[in-house]
Amino acid sequence: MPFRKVPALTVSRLSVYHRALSTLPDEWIISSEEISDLTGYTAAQIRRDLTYFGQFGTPGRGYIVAELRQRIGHILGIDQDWKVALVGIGHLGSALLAYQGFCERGFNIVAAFDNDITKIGKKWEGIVIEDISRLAESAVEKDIQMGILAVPAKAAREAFDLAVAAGIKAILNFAPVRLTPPEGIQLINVDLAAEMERLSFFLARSRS
Amino acid sequence: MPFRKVPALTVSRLSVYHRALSTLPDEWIISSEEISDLTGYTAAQIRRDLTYFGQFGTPGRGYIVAELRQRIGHILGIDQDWKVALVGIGHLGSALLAYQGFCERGFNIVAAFDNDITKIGKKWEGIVIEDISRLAESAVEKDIQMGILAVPAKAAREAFDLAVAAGIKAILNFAPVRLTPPEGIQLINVDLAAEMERLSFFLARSRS
DNA sequence: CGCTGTGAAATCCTTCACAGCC
DNA sequence: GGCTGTGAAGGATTTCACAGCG
Repeated sequence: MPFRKVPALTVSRLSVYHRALSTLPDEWIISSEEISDLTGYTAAQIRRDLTYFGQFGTPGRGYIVAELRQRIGHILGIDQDWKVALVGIGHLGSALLAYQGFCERGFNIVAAFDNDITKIGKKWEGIVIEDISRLAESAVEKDIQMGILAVPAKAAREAFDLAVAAGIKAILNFAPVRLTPPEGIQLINVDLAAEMERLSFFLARSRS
Repeated sequence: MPFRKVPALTVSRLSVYHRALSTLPDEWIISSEEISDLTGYTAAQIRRDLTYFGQFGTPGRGYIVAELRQRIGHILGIDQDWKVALVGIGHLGSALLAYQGFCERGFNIVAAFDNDITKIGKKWEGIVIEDISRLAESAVEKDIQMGILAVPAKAAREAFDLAVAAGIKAILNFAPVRLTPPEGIQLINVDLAAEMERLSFFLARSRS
């Protein structure tokens, strides 16, 4: 139930602001100009992004680091921990399991699923891999709120449907397929091949 | 030297169109409406995206699949193979090394670098890991055009500078740090924690 | 005086709607 | 008749510029 319409990119930038603020002492006071230097976004952009969520600073002074950081954290929902299910324990999946960056920011992978019988029951990074058919059951049991799909393209649709059926409402998908989320489900796609293709587009262009 | 200004998102969508076309027989003729069904983008959007690059179809008929696919592939620069250096062979790096999706789309990781002495000289996925100090030398030797940075945040700036010094002009960065590319260098950031935070933003909002 | 917060302008991107060709 | 390619309209996002407060 969003109170105000927030541009999609604003949210990504909030993450960047938050990380920049994490490097600074709590009691410092910082201006939008200084955040600009730290993040590369313009000062006007930063101030505008913040207006979607209320008032944050003191005119003539700036923003108190601790307060701004805390409030952005609250907006992003990272002042709490989230429980995440990882589906697909191939190369990418196991890398994500081991990736400390998620844990640091409050995303705890508490369950892992695969359909490969040779993997099920094995322990990776302290987590026992379960059969994907147990997703719904396990998700409820463990109170899981988010899912990461790191399965092959062919399996993505089915994994997605299982996750939705399991009551998971926020899903990060690495498979290069189009999934159509039902109402109320947040789906974010990370398409690595497409990112590489943006690079090759650039190279191909600058050559001609 | 872009001939026309192309919106950033248009390029990502071209990747999607190309992949959709890859599933269809060469000789089929397809309308923008049908591509829309396949990709989820509107027909008008698809036609508009194509106008940035010239004429592609036949009014009253549609697009010849093979021709459209080939021409989009050429625009994206994926009608040729690219040689890629991977920097940072941690969890994510080794997953990317093993990831077949890149190879399939013409991105060949031909060299891998790390600064961990225990990894250097070892072979992963058929590639011998080299000392990062050899990046410039090796990049020239192997005619490498792209780089992927999968290093920790602290090491990202240095790895980036080394890659640029090695003449690499297109870089995909997974480290959550701001890098400022010099003129003529294409930098794309993939920020996984920020993507997760977009999800938690959504969950936190829909709760209140 | 310095800096935030924000109307208003400018820019960028998407959608509409249809002329023109097959 | 059907569908592309594209001006023009519409919408969204970013930037400008400054009122107003500390």
